Amino acid sequence: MKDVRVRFAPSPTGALHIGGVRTALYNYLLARQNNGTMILRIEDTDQARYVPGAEEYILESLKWVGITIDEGVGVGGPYAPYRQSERKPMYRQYAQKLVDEGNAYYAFDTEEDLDAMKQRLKTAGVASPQYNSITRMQMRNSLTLLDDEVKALLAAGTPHVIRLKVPRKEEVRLNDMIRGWVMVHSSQIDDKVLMKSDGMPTYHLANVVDDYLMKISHVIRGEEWLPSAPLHVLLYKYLGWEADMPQFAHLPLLLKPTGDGKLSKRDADQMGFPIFPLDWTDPTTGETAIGFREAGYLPEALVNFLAFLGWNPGTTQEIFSMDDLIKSFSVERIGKAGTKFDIHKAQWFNQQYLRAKPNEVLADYLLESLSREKIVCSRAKAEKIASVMKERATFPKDFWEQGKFLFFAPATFDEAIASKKWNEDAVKVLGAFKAEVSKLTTFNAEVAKSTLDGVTASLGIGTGKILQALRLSMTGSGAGLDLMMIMEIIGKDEVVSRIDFALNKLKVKVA
RNA sequence: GGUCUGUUCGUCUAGGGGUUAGGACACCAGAUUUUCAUUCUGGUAACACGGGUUCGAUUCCCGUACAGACUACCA
Repeated sequence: MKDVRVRFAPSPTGALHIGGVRTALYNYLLARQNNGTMILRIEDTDQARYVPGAEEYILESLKWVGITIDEGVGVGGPYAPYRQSERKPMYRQYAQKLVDEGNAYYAFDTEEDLDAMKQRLKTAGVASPQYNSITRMQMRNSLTLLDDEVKALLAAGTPHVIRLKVPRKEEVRLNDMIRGWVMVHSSQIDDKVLMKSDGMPTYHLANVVDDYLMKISHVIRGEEWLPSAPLHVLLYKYLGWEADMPQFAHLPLLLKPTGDGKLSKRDADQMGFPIFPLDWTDPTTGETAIGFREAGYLPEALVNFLAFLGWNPGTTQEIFSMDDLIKSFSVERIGKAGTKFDIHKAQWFNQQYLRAKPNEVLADYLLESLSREKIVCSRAKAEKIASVMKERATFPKDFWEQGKFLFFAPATFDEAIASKKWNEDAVKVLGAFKAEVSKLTTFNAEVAKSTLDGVTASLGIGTGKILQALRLSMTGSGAGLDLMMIMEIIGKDEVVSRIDFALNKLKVKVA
């Protein structure tokens, strides 16, 4: 088997879509598994769509998820440059070769000419007008013009493109690793532009030329490329590179979570989940989008989640580190059908990975939030909080957001809980409990429990009946972590003062 | 419209000519926790439809429906 060399080849036209991250991941896994080479090539042949900062964004995104590049933009390599705009001079000769050998031709048609042609065909009843083996004979190109005319036009620097001369009748077939044999009749392919009038190649030419020159062994890309894959096969053939043609694998698309269609930024905005790996601000529109990183997703979790969108190991194992994925991945086990994007599953993975972190790391998350809020907290205390909260957290920010009451006494109380659980028994118990607690010299969860039990026993009231009321006085709501642990963490004095406050604030409602 | 691709629980999927069609997420219920959550146990829930081939089809073939992608001098 020849050396595995794969490439991820995004266009710097904006933030990297999450589907692109998955494509990069699959390429990366195949490369690592086979001791191959992962290449990053930037396909920036469309100057009009170039967005400043997009390339840096792509680089940073890949770095964040843990995809390392062996060769390409940012790292260099034997086939540099890896930015297509910088490779511009290399493409012309291949287009020229195609022209010289009769497989491509110059076309001088203006935009108006093309519009007129399409219009004419439409009125003649042709559903989808194409520049193809039939219509090209009515257009202004080197097939219809006299040689001298063509020479003169070229010499005069007349704007022109180079088009592929697609054969009239030919079955073009390719063996896709995921879909098997795909056959398309050449009459369905139009004479695609290979070189644009600005001297830049189109995707089709640049892609094939670069893949050949960079000795790419496998092309793993999105399914949206499947319809043009036969065209690429044709190019390999005419360029004489058939023997070196890479293996193709067209990945199923990532779909909207509900309904149908390709996953888009709109869906993400509407449903409140990220679709880009990192925060992104569009430099021209100023539009912003939240990233998985900033939303609190761990890169390991995102990678695991993404890997399972379209691929599975065939076992019941679900938690896979990058190394596990490298060992288990196989293109053969990639599915064919489009995949709906379910953020719940991503959250579940995140939770799994978060829980597996050592308490010190979890404490760091909390400490980080606290320092942003300018709250002082000892490392020991933070670790204690982290250890008791880890089972309920999905994101690093949860330690702070769900644990705020450990640092701030409640100012208001949940109405629903108050009306249900705040009764005379509760008031009686809390009053007595408060008095007992203030007398204590040592205070922790265990002492709190025994003290409370003592109070309820002497009053003849079931402890369970008043627990929610006590919780309400501590947190302001009916939720939170273990109540005794809450009291231990906030300490004796705070317990007393919170009960005091609740007693005062909620007293009226009892009567 | 045309071309290409696809279709197993709500979602991600396993499976494959004879299975009680398996797992995970989500959801629901019970147990535990005299509190919240966790955890545990259980439950609801799927082979798009119609023809063939076959003793037998969810699995193979053909149609239909539905969905998606593509149909630019964008990638």
